[in-house]
Amino acid sequence: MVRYAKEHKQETRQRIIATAGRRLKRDGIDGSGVATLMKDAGLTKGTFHAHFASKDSLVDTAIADQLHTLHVNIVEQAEPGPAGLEQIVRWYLSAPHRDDLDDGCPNAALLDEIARSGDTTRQAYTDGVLVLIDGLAARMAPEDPLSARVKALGLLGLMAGTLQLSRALTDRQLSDDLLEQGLRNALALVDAELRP
Amino acid sequence: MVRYAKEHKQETRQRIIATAGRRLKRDGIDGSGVATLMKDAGLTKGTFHAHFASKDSLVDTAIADQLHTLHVNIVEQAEPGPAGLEQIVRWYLSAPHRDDLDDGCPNAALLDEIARSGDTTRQAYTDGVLVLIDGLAARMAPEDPLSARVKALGLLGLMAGTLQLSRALTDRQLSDDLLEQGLRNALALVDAELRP
DNA sequence: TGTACATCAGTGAACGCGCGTTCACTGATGTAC
DNA sequence: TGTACATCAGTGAACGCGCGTTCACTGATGTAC
Repeated sequence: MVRYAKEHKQETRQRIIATAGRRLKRDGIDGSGVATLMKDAGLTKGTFHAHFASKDSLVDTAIADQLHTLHVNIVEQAEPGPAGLEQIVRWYLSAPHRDDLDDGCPNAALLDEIARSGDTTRQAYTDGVLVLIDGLAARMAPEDPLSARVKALGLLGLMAGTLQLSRALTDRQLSDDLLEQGLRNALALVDAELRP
Repeated sequence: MVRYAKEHKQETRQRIIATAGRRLKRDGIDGSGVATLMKDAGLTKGTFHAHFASKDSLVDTAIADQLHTLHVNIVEQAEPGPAGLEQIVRWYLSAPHRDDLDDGCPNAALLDEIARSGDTTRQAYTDGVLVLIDGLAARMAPEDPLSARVKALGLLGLMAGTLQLSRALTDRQLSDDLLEQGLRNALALVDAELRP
């Protein structure tokens, strides 16, 4: 019955999703062609529609995967409670993160393009980002998850916008100074939450 | 010597730049074709290269123009001092601004795509945004323009990222709540500056 | 054990289409005499 | 005043190219007998 290992196609699909996530963050959604996305996974574009119904479908899946990966690798790896929140903020608003689009946060890389996208993409994004957000919220005010969720969204907006701005500026010194300022702003926000 | 009114071509060029700014904010840089950009200005694509050397050249010019327009129409129109800064923040983090890409801030609409762009686009952006930033900085700490500039950049990063996030979420209630939270965060930042 | 067959992930050529760019041209206007 | 000419913003067809998508096929693998 089984000619390839039964996980083979699943593994290929997962590889396409992972490499597509990196490419999308580097070149944008409109800037990444199906041929390039498949080549990144070591395949030809002819195979694409055996795995995904359309480019939109892959984009939705890759965005969800990127948010999930960020949640698992960064948010869940951080210490519990406020100390972990500070770890996450310090990783986010750092020069290494600014200079590494591929392994960075999909919000900073793609948020305005996602905001322009259709309902299905924005829904996939919303579902994924809320998992991430709840991981942050649990470190802010675990006793009040609903208001903590909104506060965590505010923190993410601050961090993503600041990182984008630091990437857009051509003046390196100013970009570095902005990251420091953003870090102060984000930590002040976190501290204000923790000492009411 | 003059067959058309001597300002005619300049006026056409300016019209292209203004309509292109709106289209770019709505559909993105990669998402806006030259034919569409010219049609928005009431012209055919054949005329395009009589006005601009390349699409990149128009994009750079339109981004600079958008930042200049924002500076003239919003920042300079606000009251002087801290009161004006609060006006600007309240305009920025509002539902009407979230729901109006065309007349909105180019940072919120295009920042991650600009960050991915080449040196000339990022330079045009940096030059334009610093004028805007200095208008904000003058309302924060006029006696210390250098540190005020960095603080104003931090404020812009917070506002742009929060607006993008509020546009990407499919949950309208959550999006509204986020705008309110962003407003509290931005005003807290401004207040902290003004009462040291 | 050996041969014919079925499965199916992946290939590569082709589809129509829109991209950015080029260019011979049109036609309204103002100048020259 | 009237006619021939020069100017030049804008037109529209065409260029090669890459886009997302389709499809007849290849060839490695496992099954059947």
